[in-house]
Amino acid sequence: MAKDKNTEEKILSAAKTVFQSKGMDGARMQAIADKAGINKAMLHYYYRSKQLLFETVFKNAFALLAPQLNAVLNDDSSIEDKVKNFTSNYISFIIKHPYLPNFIIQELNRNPDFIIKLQEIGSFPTIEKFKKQVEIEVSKGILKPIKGEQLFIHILSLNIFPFVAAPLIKAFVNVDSKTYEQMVNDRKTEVSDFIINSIKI
Amino acid sequence: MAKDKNTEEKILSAAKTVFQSKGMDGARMQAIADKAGINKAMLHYYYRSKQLLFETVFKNAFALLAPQLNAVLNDDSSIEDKVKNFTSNYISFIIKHPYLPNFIIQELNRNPDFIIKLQEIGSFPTIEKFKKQVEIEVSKGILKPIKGEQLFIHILSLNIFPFVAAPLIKAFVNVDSKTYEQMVNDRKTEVSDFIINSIKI
DNA sequence: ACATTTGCCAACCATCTGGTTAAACCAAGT
DNA sequence: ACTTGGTTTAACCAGATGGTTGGCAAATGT
Repeated sequence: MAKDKNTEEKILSAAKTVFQSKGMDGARMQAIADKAGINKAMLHYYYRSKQLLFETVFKNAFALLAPQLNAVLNDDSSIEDKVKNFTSNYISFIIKHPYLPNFIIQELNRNPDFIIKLQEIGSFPTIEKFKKQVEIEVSKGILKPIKGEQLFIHILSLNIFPFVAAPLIKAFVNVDSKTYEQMVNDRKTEVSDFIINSIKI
Repeated sequence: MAKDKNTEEKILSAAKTVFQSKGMDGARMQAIADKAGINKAMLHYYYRSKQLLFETVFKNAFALLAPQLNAVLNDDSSIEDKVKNFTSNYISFIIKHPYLPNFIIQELNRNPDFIIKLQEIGSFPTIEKFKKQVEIEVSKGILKPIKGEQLFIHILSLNIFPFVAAPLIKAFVNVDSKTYEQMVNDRKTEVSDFIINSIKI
């Protein structure tokens, strides 16, 4: 671990790695301590319990993702531009943080009440504005009839799933990791073209 | 637990429930024994270890999913019909087994080598035939240019992701569970229309 | 009728795991 | 030099956890 970091940061960085690859249940406090290069007691000195350390890591992870979504949902560009920008930006972002989406989805399934804690923080993405915008563009004849919620789910699915299910898809499509990375990278344009093709009049 | 079942089946059924909701790491042998209404020692009597019991559950789960995929990939209908049938059938299927996709994806991420054991079993889905069929339909002018692999990932993503990420999407879209179920049900036609719209000339 | 196998259980065991403690260390202030 | 405060460590603890054992009772075979 980097020596210029202070202990608290070293712990958080190590915890992030361990929690994101093993999950809450699979993570071991000793593994985090080892990775941080410190004594196990230090974990409890800085973050009282495994649960609290985990929550810190989880909230940090979510705080990294939320702005990406808010950008699509709340800026003033057209739906077409939003789809294009989001798809490209989001895939670039996840390539840099490949464990993120799976971590969040998995832990939210393990404990669905956790989402309430996230909503309290503020800047939690909502789709109200996006829904209205879709309605308007549909009524103007820019888009084919579609509900905002369903389009939103389409966009999320097409962008996130290939990361979450990477091992499975890799096996089905029968390609090695490098080829798969290339395929995912191609999706920056592939996905937005696919969506635009479907909804634009 | 049902009394007409023999012990071995009771264990497997209980293990399925516990493993699918808690995952390998979160599952407790005692919890499985309790749910099966038997002694913990019986688990080891019938399935030597937690690992082996888990593998049995996992393979059973996968064996339930694989035929659904093979149907799309290897029958002789047009791509358009395949998309329509798969989307409708698959969503109906998952509504009955909501934990399945998340379970498989999660455990495969935990241990990617596991996929090798699945491939050995046979009837492991491959996309070769599907790819060729897409190529042919594209060259015939039935479909807009698209690669089979990417279309395949689109289809899987749109169908599976809403189940895997249910707690997250529910929060974003801000609907209760019942409304969300309705939305997912609507996707039986919503998704296939969306795909067909995009690829058909 | 007797022996053997099979299914089952209560109690037990070794190890692991999150968490605690008491003492040591160390830099800054006086 | 001495105190003070935060920081770090080795050793320890209680409870949980996967797995084992020895014995018992009901089938099953002979």
